[in-house]
Amino acid sequence: MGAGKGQTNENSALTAKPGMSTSLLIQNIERHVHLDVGEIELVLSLFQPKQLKRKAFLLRQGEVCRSEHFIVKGCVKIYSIDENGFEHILMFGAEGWWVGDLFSFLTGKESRYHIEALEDTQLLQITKPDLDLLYEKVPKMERFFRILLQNAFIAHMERIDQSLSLDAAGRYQHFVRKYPAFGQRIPQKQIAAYLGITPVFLSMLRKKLMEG
Amino acid sequence: MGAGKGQTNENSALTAKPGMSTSLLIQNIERHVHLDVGEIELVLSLFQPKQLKRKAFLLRQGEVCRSEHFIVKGCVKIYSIDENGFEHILMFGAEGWWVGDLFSFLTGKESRYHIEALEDTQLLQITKPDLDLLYEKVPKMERFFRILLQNAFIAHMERIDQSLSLDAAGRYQHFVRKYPAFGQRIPQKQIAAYLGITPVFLSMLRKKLMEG
DNA sequence: CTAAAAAATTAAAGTAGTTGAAGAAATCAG
DNA sequence: CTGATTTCTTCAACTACTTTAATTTTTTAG
Repeated sequence: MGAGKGQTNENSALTAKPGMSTSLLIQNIERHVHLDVGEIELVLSLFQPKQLKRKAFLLRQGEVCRSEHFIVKGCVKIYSIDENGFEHILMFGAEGWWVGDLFSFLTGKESRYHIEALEDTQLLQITKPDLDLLYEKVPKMERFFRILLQNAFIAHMERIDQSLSLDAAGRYQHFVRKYPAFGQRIPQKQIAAYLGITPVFLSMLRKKLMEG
Repeated sequence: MGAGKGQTNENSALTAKPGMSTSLLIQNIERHVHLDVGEIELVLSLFQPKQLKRKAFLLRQGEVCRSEHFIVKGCVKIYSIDENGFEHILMFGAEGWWVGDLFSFLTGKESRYHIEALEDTQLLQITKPDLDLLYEKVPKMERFFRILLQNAFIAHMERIDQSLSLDAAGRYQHFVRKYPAFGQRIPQKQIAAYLGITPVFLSMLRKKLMEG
């Protein structure tokens, strides 16, 4: 999706029990729609686990995004690189979030984005044919993804509003308030690339905010 | 939705024949899902026509957004007003677009946005109870709105990417290329509020772009 | 644990975009 | 059609943010 998560705030502190990952997925889905046992089995059969080492790519600019991905553990960034080689981060994703490039996934066209692991990351992924199959067999999943998209859309609308309304200091403060975990977990350089400012300026801002 | 449109580029030049407005809605829906006669009737029965004079409000900051709206004719802006009284335009909508504040519509909470007509505007609107009823009776509509949301989400993702990647001149050029009709139709002041710059600076940019 | 690499800090000079103010042009309501 | 209002343009002074570059601190890989 490149989309965001179901609803809750931080599903951290997972130990690596087997079955753990799949149950996190089911929990995430059941936040919005109820599944019976058969449906759960079908869902689980259609998602494939995948591991990413830190700095490994889930998707590169120019490739087609063939799956949607649910993050079980770890953290990724979705970003573009402009003609001057600068990175611009569209979103981060951590435990419980869905990531991908929906445009490329749906149209089969080349993606403009990279998706890269910021930490060692475990995912569950579903291909487009399998997702279409899932929509057919379990129409409730159509509703689930509609709700997911609604939430993602709302979050992006908020972000656009902020990029228009707030200066860099305001955007930074909002970010750390909204995602306190990311504030710790993610290098400042990346946060700057998300906020649309230079790391140098972010460093200055933080100093001012500490003092003042 | 605050969402965007089905797919096409500009459904302009509508004359005001009766039935015209509803058929535009059905056309818009049938771009993505097929409806039979009974379903069309149900859809039509659930949407209420509404007229807005130029400068009239469809929604005000602080109100709850009780309907989603399909624009048949005319043009609106969705915007917030910051603590200094400045307007920030999240999106424009014209013929064939869906507008609303999805967050407020779904949660029942107060909206942070105003929606105001830039021209005399005709809409078709559906309330939340009626939309839920429609999802029940015509599950295909669940799919239709999922697709609509996907497109809207993708468009917003692109806009975020641009706000990070491009300077004001680049954003302006992209805007006029992507929405040539709006370039004509909408006052520069409003375009500036959409791009996140002052009207003064936009005027300077346009001059430079004409010359150079 | 250690060397090497990446990230964060600081400072000074430069640039993209803002502010305020004033006049010209376009649009609107009656 | 006309006066009133809103929008657009231009200019000069100003501010938020960038750039470059040097130094320090933190993180990483082996």
